[in-house]
Amino acid sequence: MSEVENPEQRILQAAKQIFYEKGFAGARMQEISEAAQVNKAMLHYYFRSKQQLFDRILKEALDLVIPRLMKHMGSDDPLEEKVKKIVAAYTELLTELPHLPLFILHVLQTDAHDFFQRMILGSNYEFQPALMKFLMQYQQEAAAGKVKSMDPRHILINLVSMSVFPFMMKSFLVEILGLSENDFEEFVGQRRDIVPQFLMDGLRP
Amino acid sequence: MSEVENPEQRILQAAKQIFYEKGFAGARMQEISEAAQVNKAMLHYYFRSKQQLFDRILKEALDLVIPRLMKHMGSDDPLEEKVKKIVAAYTELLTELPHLPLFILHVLQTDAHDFFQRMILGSNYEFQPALMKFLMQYQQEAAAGKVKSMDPRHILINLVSMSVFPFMMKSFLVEILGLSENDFEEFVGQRRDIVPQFLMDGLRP
DNA sequence: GTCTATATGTTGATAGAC
DNA sequence: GTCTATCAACATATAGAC
Repeated sequence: MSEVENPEQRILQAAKQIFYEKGFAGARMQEISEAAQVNKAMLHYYFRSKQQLFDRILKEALDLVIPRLMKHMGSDDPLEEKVKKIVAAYTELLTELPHLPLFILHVLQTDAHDFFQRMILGSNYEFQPALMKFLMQYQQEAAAGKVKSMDPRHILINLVSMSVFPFMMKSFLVEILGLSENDFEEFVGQRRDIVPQFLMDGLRP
Repeated sequence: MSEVENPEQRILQAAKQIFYEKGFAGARMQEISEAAQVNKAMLHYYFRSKQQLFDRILKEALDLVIPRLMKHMGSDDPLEEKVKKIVAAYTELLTELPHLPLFILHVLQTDAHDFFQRMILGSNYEFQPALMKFLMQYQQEAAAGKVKSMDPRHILINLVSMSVFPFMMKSFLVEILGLSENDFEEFVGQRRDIVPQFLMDGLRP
C-alpha cells in the first residue's frame, strides 16, 4: 500500500478498500479513519457524511470501470478480435480490483433503480450505443454466415459471465481446488485465451 | 407470503428474506421481528443472538442447495445429459431463490476460511467426491475422443458462471435491456437450453 | 412463551478549542 | 485543518413481570 501525503487521498484510498470488502452497512467510519491514519472527525470534514463518502467511492469506481470496458465494445474491430479484447480487459481490471463486482452488485441489489437514475443516466457514459453496436455487429456477421445465428444478448451474457464470475468465486475455487495465490493467477490467466476461443467455437455456423 | 402459525418458523422465514437481501451487517433485528410479527425479544428467546440466527439461516440455505446441485454432478449420466441437468437445476433453484448467490458470496467474502471450516468440512456434504467424479468423467470422454481435450476445471467454471451470473445481474439486465419481469423469466428460460448446447458445441473435438 | 422496560455498547455526526 | 470531547440515535441483548 503506497503512502499518500494528502489526507483526502488517504481517506479515499482507505474508504475504497473497506467499502469494497464490507459494503456500506458493514463498513465503519472508525475503521476507515484508522486505515487512512487520520482523525475520525476528518472524514466528516472532508466528506460530510458516510453516505457522501460512499457515493464518491462508487462514482470513482464507475468512472474508472465503465469507459475501460466500453472502449472495446464500441470499437470497429471484427467480432473475434473484439471478444478477445473485452475478455482481456475484464481479466486485467479484475486482477487489479477483485472485489469490484461484488461491491457493485451489492449496491445494485440494495437500490437498483436509484443506482441507474443517479449513476448511469446522470452521467455521460456511452453505454447504450456501445451495447447496441455490439449486438448489431453480431447480427451482421451472423447474416454473412460467419457465426451461428442466435440471440446476441446471450452471447454477451455468456462473455461477461465467464469473464467475471470466476473472480467472484475466487475464495471458493482456491479452497475447493486447493489453489495457491499463484495457481489462481495462472488459472484466470489461462482463461484470457480459453474464454474467447470457447465463445467462438460455440458460435461456429 | 404464506402465513405460518409457529412463531419460530415465522422468524426463520422473515430472517431468511431479510438476511438474503441485506446481508448480516445490513439486517436489523427490529426489522426481522416486525416482518415475523413477533416481539423483538422473541428473536433472542428462540435464537439467542443475531449471529446464531444468521448461522441458522446460512446452514439451512446450504443444506437445501448443496445436495440439490451435487445430486446431478455425481450421477452416472453421460456428460451431455449431466450438463443439461445441472444447468436446469441451477435455473430452477435461482428462479426460486434469486438472492442466494449474492448472499453466499458475501459470506464467503467476509470470512472465507471460517466458512469452509464450519459449513463445508463440518457437515457431511458429498462435495469433493461429486466434483472429482465430474472432472474424471470429462477426462474419460476426452480420452475416448468424444469431446475436445482440455482442463476440465474450466468447463465446470464456464457452466457455473453462465448458469448463475445472469441471475446476479438481473436488475442490471432488466434495466439495460428494458425487460419486464416476464421478459426476464423468458430470457433465463431460454438459457436452460442455450447454455448446455453452447457448452457442448464449444467442446466438439 | 410473551410482553415491557431497560441495560449496554456502538455508531455517525457535531461543537468548539487550538 | 486538525484535534478532543461529546451528543443523540440506534442496535443488540437481557431482566423481570405476567
